[in-house]
Amino acid sequence: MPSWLLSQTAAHGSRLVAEGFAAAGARGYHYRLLSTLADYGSASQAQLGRRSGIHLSDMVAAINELSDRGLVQRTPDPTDRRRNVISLTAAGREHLGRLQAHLAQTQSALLAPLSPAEQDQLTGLLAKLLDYHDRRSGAQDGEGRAEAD
Amino acid sequence: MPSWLLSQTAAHGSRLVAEGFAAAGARGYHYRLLSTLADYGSASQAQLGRRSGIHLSDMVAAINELSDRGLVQRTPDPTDRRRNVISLTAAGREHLGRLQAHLAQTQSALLAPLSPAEQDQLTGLLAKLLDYHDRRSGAQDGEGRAEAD
DNA sequence: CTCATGTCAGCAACACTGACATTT
DNA sequence: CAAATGTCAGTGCTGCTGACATGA
Repeated sequence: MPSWLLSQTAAHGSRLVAEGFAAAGARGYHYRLLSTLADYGSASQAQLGRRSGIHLSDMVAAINELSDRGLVQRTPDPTDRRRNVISLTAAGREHLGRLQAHLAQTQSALLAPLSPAEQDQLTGLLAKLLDYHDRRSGAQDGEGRAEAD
Repeated sequence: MPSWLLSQTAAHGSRLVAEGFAAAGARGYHYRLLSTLADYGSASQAQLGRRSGIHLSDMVAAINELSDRGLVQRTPDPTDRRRNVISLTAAGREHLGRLQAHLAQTQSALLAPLSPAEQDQLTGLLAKLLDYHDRRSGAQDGEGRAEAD
């Protein structure tokens, strides 16, 4: 059952990724936010949500956690008093580096049983699937698309 | 990022599967339990948990939901008074049939953008990955392995 | 005594809904 | 006025942990 294979392999992958992140005291949302900030620069929370695919209402807690640890900074936007501008700190950039290192290790652990050619096949097929389903469900983004995990 | 592709495609797949199930008033655990019962026959809750991969502590609620709707029957085991024997009812068997129909539809919707050859490639690669990771993490089952989703 | 079984309460991550006040 | 923004509370599914009583 393809959907079962997918969700099970994804579960293994997510477990590995989460373990790597947990070793650095982070979770998925943290990496996604840091990485989105590094890729696109400072932004309001709503903008960040659109770019990272994290729901606006989950943004508050995640950003609180990051700013409590000094990885990110929340400053009111003088232009628009509704908005907070979220920006990456130096510590945040360093932390992101550590998470990326963990992630890279995880990828090879995940794909270990496949030959390089097979790995390319797999990512190609998955990308094709993802592209197709992203187009037809939601995906009216208007901002771009961040990669994480 | 392979792990990202995996989790995203899996998320799309799970969403489709869940929608199909929801249309029949069920969720993943229900299908897994019904399908495990159909494949292996009546069993105690602990046994069912091992075969379906559902945690023992989640079994209670799931079986309550199924038995409230008359899809499954819980009878005390005369042999071992700790145990409940769970068995499929006629209504449960019918319901499983409906869920399987939904699932079949979902599979083709999920794999729609891939050619038949590509679909085989994908399932082959995923099966290889899953087999590898199942062996090295947990998987000391002793009972067999159920398929679902 | 030890182990298995069933039950119950609760948590963590992720994704999402609904409500609300404020500002544009 | 309508729309966007940030907050907060709460829900659902899946996968867990820990506690507990009972029976094998």
